Amino acid sequence: MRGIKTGHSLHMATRSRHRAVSNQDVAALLQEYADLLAITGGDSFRVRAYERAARTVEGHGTDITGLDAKHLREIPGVGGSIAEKIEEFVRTGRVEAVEEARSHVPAGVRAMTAVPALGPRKAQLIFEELGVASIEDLAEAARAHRLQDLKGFGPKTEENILHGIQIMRASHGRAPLDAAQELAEDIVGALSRTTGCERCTYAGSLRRMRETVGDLDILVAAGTDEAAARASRALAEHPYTAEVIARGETKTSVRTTRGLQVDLRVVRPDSWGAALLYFTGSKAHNIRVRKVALQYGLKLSEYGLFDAETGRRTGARTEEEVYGRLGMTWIPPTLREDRGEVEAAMEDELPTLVAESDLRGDLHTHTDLTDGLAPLEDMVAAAKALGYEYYAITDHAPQLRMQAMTDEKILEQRHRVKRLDAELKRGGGPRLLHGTELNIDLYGDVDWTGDFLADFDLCVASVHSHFELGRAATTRRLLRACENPYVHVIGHPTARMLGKRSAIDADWDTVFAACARTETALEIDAQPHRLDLPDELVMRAKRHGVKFCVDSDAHSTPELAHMRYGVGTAQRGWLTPDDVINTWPLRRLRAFLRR
DNA sequence: GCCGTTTTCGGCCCGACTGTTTTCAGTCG
Repeated sequence: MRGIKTGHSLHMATRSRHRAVSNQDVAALLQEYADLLAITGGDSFRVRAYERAARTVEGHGTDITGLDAKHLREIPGVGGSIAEKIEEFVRTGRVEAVEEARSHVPAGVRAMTAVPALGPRKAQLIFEELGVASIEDLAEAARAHRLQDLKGFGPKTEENILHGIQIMRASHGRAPLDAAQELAEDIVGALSRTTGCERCTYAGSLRRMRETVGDLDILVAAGTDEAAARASRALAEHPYTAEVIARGETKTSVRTTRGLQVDLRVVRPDSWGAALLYFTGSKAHNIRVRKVALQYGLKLSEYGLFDAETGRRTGARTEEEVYGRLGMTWIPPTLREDRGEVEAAMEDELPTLVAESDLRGDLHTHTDLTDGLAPLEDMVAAAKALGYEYYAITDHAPQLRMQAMTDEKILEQRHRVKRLDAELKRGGGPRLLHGTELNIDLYGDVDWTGDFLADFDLCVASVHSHFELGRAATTRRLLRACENPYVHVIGHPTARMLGKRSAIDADWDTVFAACARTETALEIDAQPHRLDLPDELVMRAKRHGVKFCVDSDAHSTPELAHMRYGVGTAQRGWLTPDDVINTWPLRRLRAFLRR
């Protein structure tokens, strides 16, 4: 797993005023410097050194921004030069060397390297030869066939670049869930602390846990105009605010330094429930609920619930009150997409959704034996802190050559896992499962033979290459993996990367039927750039009777917390705890794995 | 730029794939 470039992170380090920085901010700055060096044709080993440092800083379990140079250098990949730059960044909010590099490369050129199929070398050539310095101009140049004339370019390259731009635009301007969530919590915290703010929360697609977030909707309940003004000012003056787009009495809109738009609405406490419902959406859900209101002779708007004839206000202080007045039980935000939730709520037949607290363990994680950042012991300690009852270590298998796994290395790891498990059994903590993440090859076969696989507690198998085989071949390939008796879970089944790579094309109903028949669980990979299976496919698979497994796919200790996004996706797929094998007690899980 | 020595330089994960070439550069995982 590599850090993916997103348009979103491009703006991370260009904040206009100095504020306390986080590990992520430092990582983004180092990654930006690596990109800039790559574009200007710097030494590739130097580029890699900055990339590596960015990755270890981001995956570091504790805050590094207070450390001095001596302690910074204890972080793998951070030496004297990078430690100095981190110190400079924490102290002053900028780094001279990065500013210098920025002056040579327009921001748009760096953004161009986020286009799949377009790397730093080609982006630089396009900029130098054609003066193209934005994704818009790049698309136009490709459509006008002006790229073909450049050395090393041909019609196919041009086509691939156009396709890459299309994939990016599919998530146009939308932020990944984790970045949106962190920003939202930061802003909600700041606004909640203003005097007279009675309630504050985020709404919109983030509250519904959609896979990406277009803009943040923040809602405040304030009893007086003065309190409303204070909340509005707090947003306008928030350290992440780069530009105030609009500022009125009830609505304030800003653009953050990260490029995301934030809309604040201030309402009176007695219309909180109606407003929260309205600003949570989705639009389709709201339309459906308003129709139900009309049947009751009521009118629902963001300002409250009113008698349609007299216009008299009726209870709307909470969402429960509003749904209740309309003959419904409260509908969890993750279901509000008009996919049958309104009808189910009227019949009191909403599912009891799986919650983060239902999870007893994580079944797909990595260590530094392959591409993870933390040693086995650190990952297990972090899992213990999360209160898990069980925890699987599933490092990559030999087919992914870059990970350099061998039979000896994984057997030696198994030995360590067993020893550690014995200690945990005595001292308390999660029971450990030794597993692996196998690679599903072109034909649906995996890394090891049955003899070898039989000794793992758990085998996840995933697609990591050959994404364009066509539907028939891809379907056959997945079926073969399902039918392998040693494969328990299909990892990130569509192999999509949000804003980066489309899902592989398969006849999913056939695959799901095979999963149900062979008792192969489907993973919901909680990495914010994956969220795979996607929610619509989760719903479809559930109808086939498939079981699921919500995993962090963590490559570092902080990533274990990504689980919440996987749970959001599971909820959007209407899953109950019983549908998810890692909510099961260990005994039941082991029986499933041994079947 | 980092790191670990064969300890202050020389190697750095490395192979597959693609599209462009006519032997290779760029991109990706």
